[in-house]
Amino acid sequence: MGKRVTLADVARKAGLSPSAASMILNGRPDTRLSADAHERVHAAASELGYRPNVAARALRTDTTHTIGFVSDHVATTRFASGLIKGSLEAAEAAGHVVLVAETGGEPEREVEAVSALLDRQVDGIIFASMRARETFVPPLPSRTRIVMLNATNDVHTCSVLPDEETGGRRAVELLADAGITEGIVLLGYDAEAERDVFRSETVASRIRGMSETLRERGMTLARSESIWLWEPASGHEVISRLLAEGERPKAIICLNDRLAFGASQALAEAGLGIPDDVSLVSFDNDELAAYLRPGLTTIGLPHEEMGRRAVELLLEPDGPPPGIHLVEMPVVVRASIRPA
Amino acid sequence: MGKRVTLADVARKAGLSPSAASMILNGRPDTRLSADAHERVHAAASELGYRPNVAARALRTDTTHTIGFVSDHVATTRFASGLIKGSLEAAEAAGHVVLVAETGGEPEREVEAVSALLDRQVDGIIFASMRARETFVPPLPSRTRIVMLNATNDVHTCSVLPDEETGGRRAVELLADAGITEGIVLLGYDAEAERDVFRSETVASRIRGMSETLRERGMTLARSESIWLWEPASGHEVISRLLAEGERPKAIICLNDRLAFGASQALAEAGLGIPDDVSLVSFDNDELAAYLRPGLTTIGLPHEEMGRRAVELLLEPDGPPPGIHLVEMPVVVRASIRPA
DNA sequence: TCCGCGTGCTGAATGGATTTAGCACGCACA
DNA sequence: TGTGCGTGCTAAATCCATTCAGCACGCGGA
Repeated sequence: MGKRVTLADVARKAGLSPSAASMILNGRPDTRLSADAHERVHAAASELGYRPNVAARALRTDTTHTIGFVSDHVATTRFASGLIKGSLEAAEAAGHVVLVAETGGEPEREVEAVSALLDRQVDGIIFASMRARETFVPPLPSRTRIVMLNATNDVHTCSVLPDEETGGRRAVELLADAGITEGIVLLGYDAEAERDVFRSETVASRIRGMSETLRERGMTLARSESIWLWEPASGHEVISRLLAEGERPKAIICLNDRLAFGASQALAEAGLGIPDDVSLVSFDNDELAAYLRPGLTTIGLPHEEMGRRAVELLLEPDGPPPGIHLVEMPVVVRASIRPA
Repeated sequence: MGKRVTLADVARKAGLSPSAASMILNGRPDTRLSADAHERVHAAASELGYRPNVAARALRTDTTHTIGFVSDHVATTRFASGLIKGSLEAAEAAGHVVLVAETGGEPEREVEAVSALLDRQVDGIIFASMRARETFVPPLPSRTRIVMLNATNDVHTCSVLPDEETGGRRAVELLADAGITEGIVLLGYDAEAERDVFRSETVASRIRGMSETLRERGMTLARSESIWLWEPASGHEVISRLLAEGERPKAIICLNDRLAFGASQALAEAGLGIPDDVSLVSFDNDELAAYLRPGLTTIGLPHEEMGRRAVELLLEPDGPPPGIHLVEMPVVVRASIRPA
């Protein structure tokens, strides 16, 4: 109905010029406007319910209090929606709003999405990926603020990643602390089989953390199984085969919860109980982990916290600090490891 | 580095005034500019890579090619992320971009989110809810375009909902067509127990569809179990209890896949096989449904299609057409119903 | 020669907030 | 009386695209 209240309306009501009103509402420091003027302007603004027009402000100042979130599949698959959730929360807390674009990882759509965001003068862009790895970023004006979320990039070096190395350590420690030091099967990766394969830097870190901890504790893996696609069906298949071959693991470390889910089905079919016969640890803290019976002990991907960090870094006064910013992976203890 | 190209740059390069360039680039119909001028302007624009400044345009025209997506929990839980995905796709196809805000269903945050969107002059707002029901919408300028997504509202009547009634029919038909006409347990809702409870209009429709189909086919339910929280644990608990009481269902209709997940665990523990001993149908087509062994036959929630429809309706030339717009629920046949 | 009219284009206002340069006033001091 | 300076505020330019009113030119007809 009524048109929006403008700064001019506020100024008129306060008996001042728009310039004065602007300076007061923006809390400019070196202005010499009277205390009385401050009061009148604030009163008028709140009485009229004044809200600045973002477009007009953007035109002058090139800031919109809006950030862009470009992802390959993050927003729209359930796997990593926590990244969005954390980002939205942090953005809201900082008085910002988030423009979301999904590109399916296709460079053309990526270019288009970034253009669309720049047209709207976003204050910065977060590039999020489902798979934590080197991610394509279209050419950008050099002053654009960029944070890579669960991703890395050669030229835009401010990255937020899960601390996979420590996560890997934790998984092994959980077993060691439960007194399980042998008969451990690693499900999802085999160093020999995947020697020259680039999977992702984070998987490499995770494996490194596990290996070091194994070595420190004088433990070795009974076996490790390479699996390319970490889905339940593969977990089921591989564990079924192992059991058929006569393997009797004391514990299985699964590189994600979906593998663990498949593994647990295979164990159940073979009449093996969790955790009495076999202990299970895994990674991600997927929804599945809580649904399993018994609940799955897992090293969580801290997606929400990562999303939050990314926004906070993006909005740092001097721009995103370069470097890798690691976020701790929480140890979610449920009931799939047999107590010592 | 270089500043953005403005309309003035294009006009200068084409040897025309900005006015002319503007009219040509916007394809204004009644202008009398020469074919030659058209050519020069388009050439200059594409050579310079001109992209209009959205803020400047917004200031004049009050349109931003940006739509707002306000949800209670949709964006950030995995349950309904398809709604976002569909919306993003349709928006992209229409040359729009989406501002996402999540409110947790709290009215205060909702008001704040809507203000933030209006400050940015969105062309319309989609209100999405996880639970399809009457949803709070803050007061808005009357000309604002609104679509309710998986939600309804008294004053904003353009709604997109799943066609639950037909979905309910389909579930019963699947069983009937497999020759299962008795010993059917409904898990999740009991008409007697929940007579005066308002759960949601969509659940009511689903139940109505099922009841009518049962009646038409001369079938009755062996039993129906009220469950308030549709989570795996409840499904497990109730089915375990039923089995302990000696109930031997031929089929179970679960009101969502998580209940079905719990139910299947209970059946497995009791040594009952799916689908040989008990058939299972359920609703949602959650990720879980595919992970189960055997795969779960389920009536899917068409979230992506709903998101797409919502955006299309929002952008209709004459504004969102009032009324309920139903989207068909797909029947996802897997292997949890024993063939006739 | 002058009017009228169509054609092809431009000038200037507009939207709303920010920001720089500077005006007007009062007081102190010489 | 005039100079200098601090105080409190305002005018006007600016960001960029859109849009209405209207200018200049040329041609046809009287």
